[in-house]
Amino acid sequence: MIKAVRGTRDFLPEEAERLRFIEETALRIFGRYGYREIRTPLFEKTELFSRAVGGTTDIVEKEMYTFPDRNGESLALRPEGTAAVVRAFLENGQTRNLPWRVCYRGPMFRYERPQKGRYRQFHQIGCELFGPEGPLADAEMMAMIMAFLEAIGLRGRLELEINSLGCPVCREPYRERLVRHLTGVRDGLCDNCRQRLDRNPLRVLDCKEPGCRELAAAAPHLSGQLCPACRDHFGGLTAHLDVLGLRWRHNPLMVRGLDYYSRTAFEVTTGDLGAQNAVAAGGRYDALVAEMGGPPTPAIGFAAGLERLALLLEDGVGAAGPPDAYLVAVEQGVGPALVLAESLRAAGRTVDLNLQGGSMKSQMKKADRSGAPVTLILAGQEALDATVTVKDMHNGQQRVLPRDGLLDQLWPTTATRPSEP
RNA sequence: GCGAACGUAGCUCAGUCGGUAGAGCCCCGGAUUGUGAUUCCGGUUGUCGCGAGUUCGAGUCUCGUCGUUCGCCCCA
Repeated sequence: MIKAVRGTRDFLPEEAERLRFIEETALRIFGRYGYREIRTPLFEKTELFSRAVGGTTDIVEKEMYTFPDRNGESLALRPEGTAAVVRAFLENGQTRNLPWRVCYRGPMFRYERPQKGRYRQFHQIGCELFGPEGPLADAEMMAMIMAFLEAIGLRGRLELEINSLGCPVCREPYRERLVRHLTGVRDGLCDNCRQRLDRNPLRVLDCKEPGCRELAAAAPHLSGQLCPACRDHFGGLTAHLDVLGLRWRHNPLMVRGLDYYSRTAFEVTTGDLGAQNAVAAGGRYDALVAEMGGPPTPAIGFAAGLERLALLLEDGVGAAGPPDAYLVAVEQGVGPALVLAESLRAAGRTVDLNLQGGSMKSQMKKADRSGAPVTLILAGQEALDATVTVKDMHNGQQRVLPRDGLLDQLWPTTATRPSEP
């Protein structure tokens, strides 16, 4: 039997509905802030990602699904969403249409070791905002994310962590200073961090080895070395968050994995997902648009992982409810039942028509399991006199009604609205 | 890429010292006429992940492999 590829999975209806609930809630909330959906291709030229995400990041170095196109050009399945949005922003001439707010959703692909909440094809929903430079944009985005998480019922279990990664003006001097400091204690670092020291020293800061953590805590933090502009930006952000009453925590050791981040970085974390503690993360990438060949344009964005959010939701959240009615059809009632089902559906009702046949008894069992509040029975007698037997599944009472006008009898139009208008 | 645990019915699991595979749930049928849930009766369900090896004999022991989970790494 052929199985799904490692790290990929099926979402059966209950789970697919949960993802849809999360996505639709997100799009609704984001829409209130002016974000509109953008759809970009699932694959791009490999070079787009290696330039935007950073050639020395793990994502680009060892996690991308790359393949040669038939003409020999190297393509890659997208490992994240921002690069393509920046590309689309430039390619479609939106640089003078600021602020430009877009959100995206869909699958991303990374060749990683699968774990709970971590897949090779996973799904993100995220937003990108181009133009605004000040911390007001940062604060608004975080408020929006928290409003979204509130709307899906998760806010109380999550924490907002923020940090500033500085800008080119202050990061380079800091980087040198950090390298000097860490080189002095090099022997105390783990093997991994000794390599990081040369390649990406900032990452030593969020190593989980106890020894490294101690040394990292004692090392100079960027937050103390920020240039005045970055310090003001970060101070402005925290002030705005306080005005909003949002709980936040400054994590001076937080480092983002992608090269393009600058100044504000943030994560929404949970303690309920083992090693995969981030459910949403993002930050400012003020230099990226220019690096990609566009006019200097500050920008900020984030992405949330749908699988991780879905894991945190209670069972049944977002799942479709039972049908409005179950239709049992036997003998001569089958034809009229099909017609009746269609007319009820045309009026917006969800109707589960028994297609398998079987005895009245077995059909009633199916009706019970469907969860429908009423069962409609159409057999020989009802077929003859243009009626239908209506059974209330909660109290077992039933009555015989004419099929003509059944809709108004069962669901008076003023009392309830169809579940699917 | 590294380390560890686990893979038995659709699901959750048991399976002793190596001796031809089990429970509960689910599902299906029945308990007189065309009526669900509760109850009772009956029934179906297996490549013991896959492949080698040891053995008279392997679900059980050994090796390999694939997958899942946990940790590392990284990240949403």
